[in-house]
Amino acid sequence: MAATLKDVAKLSGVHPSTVSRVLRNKENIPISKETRKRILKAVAELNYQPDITARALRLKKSNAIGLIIPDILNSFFAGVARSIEKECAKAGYTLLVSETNENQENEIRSVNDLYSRGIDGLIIAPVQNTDMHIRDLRDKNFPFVLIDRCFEDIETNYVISNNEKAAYDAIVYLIELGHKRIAFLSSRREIYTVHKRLIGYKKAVADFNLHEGEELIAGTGFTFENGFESTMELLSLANPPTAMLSSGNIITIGAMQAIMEKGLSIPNDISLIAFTDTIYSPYLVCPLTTISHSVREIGNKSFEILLAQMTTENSFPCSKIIIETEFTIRNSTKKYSNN
Amino acid sequence: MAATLKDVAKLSGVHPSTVSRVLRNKENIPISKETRKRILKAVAELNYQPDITARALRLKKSNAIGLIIPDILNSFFAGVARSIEKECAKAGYTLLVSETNENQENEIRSVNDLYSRGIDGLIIAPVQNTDMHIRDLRDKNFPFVLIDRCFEDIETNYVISNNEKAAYDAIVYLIELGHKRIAFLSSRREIYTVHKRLIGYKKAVADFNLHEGEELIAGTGFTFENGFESTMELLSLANPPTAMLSSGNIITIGAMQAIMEKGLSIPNDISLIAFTDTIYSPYLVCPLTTISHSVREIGNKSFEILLAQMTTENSFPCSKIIIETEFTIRNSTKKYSNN
DNA sequence: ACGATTGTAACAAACGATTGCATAGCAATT
DNA sequence: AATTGCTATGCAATCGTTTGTTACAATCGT
Repeated sequence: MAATLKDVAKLSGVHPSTVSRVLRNKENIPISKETRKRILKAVAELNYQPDITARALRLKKSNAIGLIIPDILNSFFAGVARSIEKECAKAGYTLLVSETNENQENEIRSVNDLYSRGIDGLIIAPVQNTDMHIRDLRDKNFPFVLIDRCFEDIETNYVISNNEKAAYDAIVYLIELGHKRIAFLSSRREIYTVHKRLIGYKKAVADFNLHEGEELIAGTGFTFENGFESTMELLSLANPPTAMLSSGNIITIGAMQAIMEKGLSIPNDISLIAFTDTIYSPYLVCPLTTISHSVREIGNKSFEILLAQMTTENSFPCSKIIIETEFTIRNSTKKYSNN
Repeated sequence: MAATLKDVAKLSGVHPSTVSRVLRNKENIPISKETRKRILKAVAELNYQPDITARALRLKKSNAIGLIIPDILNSFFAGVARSIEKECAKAGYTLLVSETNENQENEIRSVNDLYSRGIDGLIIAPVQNTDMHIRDLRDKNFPFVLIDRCFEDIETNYVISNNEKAAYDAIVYLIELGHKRIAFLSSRREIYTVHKRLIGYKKAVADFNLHEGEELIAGTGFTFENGFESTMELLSLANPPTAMLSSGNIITIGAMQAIMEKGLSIPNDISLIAFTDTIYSPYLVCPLTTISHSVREIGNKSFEILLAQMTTENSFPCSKIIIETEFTIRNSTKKYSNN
């Protein structure tokens, strides 16, 4: 249907290869002004657009990279997607975004599909149930970088946040406010971020000799319902927490619902700190004290690393970037008062 | 690097075409059990994955469709993306998502790029500054469907919401609550949804003989700042509105900020209805009365139409789907009291 | 026993773009 | 005048798959 090189060649009375050379603007191969003009005219006339599929096949380079994220409705990932998209546009790459919905099979399918579509590189925030497909990419020496979550026992490029420190500091902040029973609202613990936050939490709890055991740790999923139910459990304890650190955007909303249904108030009855900041955080029933990741920095850095990986022959040592988080104090945290 | 058909053929001692036939599982072409087994073994051994680029070139069919949305951080579009992704997975298609950031040039680039990457169809929520690229697609008889926004003077498939009625009903609701000065917080008016909502607003205002003129209509952009500043203007009027309909997610947040800074309260000083519902709507400072679109229905319908368009030869009349919205009353709207 | 049929698999062309090599024409150098 | 060198273009192979056509057996029917 669409015009091909051959069509342009025929119309301008030259060989397809000549057309290709004109369009690719090869320096070292000379073409007469006449011919060039004639060809350009034919190109315009036919509205010729090169077939990227064919070019990619020939060149083994598609000028496209893939981005695989678990949850497009999570504004953290959406924000990362946007910032990577911007970088791509600047560098002349096309970004193909794929969502896995936190489902491992979807992720594997996406990786395979994007890979065999000939993308030049991949940025991926993995679901982390399995890692074989990641090892595969690595074994193939395919350029990719992990974001937000990495595997501790695979040597890869990654750009992550300092979740352990962020959680630790948040808990210390709550302790300084006088809280002694501080809960951790978790989600799937296989996920690196959650894992690290939990470590930070536990460390702070231990360092300051608060409670023992895991009574105040709840939650295994990332949905609204998970957040709601786990918070309900926590609030129903004989000795409920007076403060809480939530490890996810959506579960935080579930937690708020649970707190409301229990007839409690933030921050009067319970203080709340949440991963991660969103545009809505300042405007919630109770403006949330949050820990935020620099979405822009994660996007820029990961693209930069990927680009380097794609354009150099020799595989250099992996880049491992840890980005500091920011702590924003709003109204959801308050001094503990035993009244 | 990766194994090709040729490699598999060599390893199993047959011709590449035979391998291809085995893998494509052609019914009408007979292959001995022996050979098939041998080939399958070689395929497994080499971990052969077909090159989708090459296949697409040969077949002129890529089993991928594109989705172009203006704003990935807007949960409406993110939700649509998710539901389309799910449909795609079911139907064996890959979804390539591209974001334009409400920028017309980005959109045109995305359309061209995806098109020449050989996608089989396209779903697009257009920016609507220009429409030539859309006409182009149509002239090429390329399968595509518009979502959320359509062009009134181009005959295309589309799936949109009944924005005019939604706005009309919302205003009537406010009127029934006793409000007489009702503002419309707009964004870019070229956008079909905004355009239609404005029509609904104006119609209701006229039908009930409220105020005249455009004094209570403000706003031309879709950012937080746009919402903030336009609301500031509205609230600074000599005779400010007592109720407001906001035409967008993000500008609503800006509006809330403005209202707060003016020291006013929702709904005591001003009632607020917002397009569109989000997961955060019920948990905001003041839980918002909202108009919501059925993200799932828009996704499903648009994919269904696209699929039909892609799989039938004869181009049938365009599908024009208008989906009704839902109205959710929360706390941000209240009877007008002149105290 | 011989041509016709059937089962199997190879051959080769094609999709569209790219590029190393070949070549033809022409001017300049020795 | 012959060789060199340059400009400008054509030729053909290639990327990895797919598929219509052909080819070679073996088997069958008469």
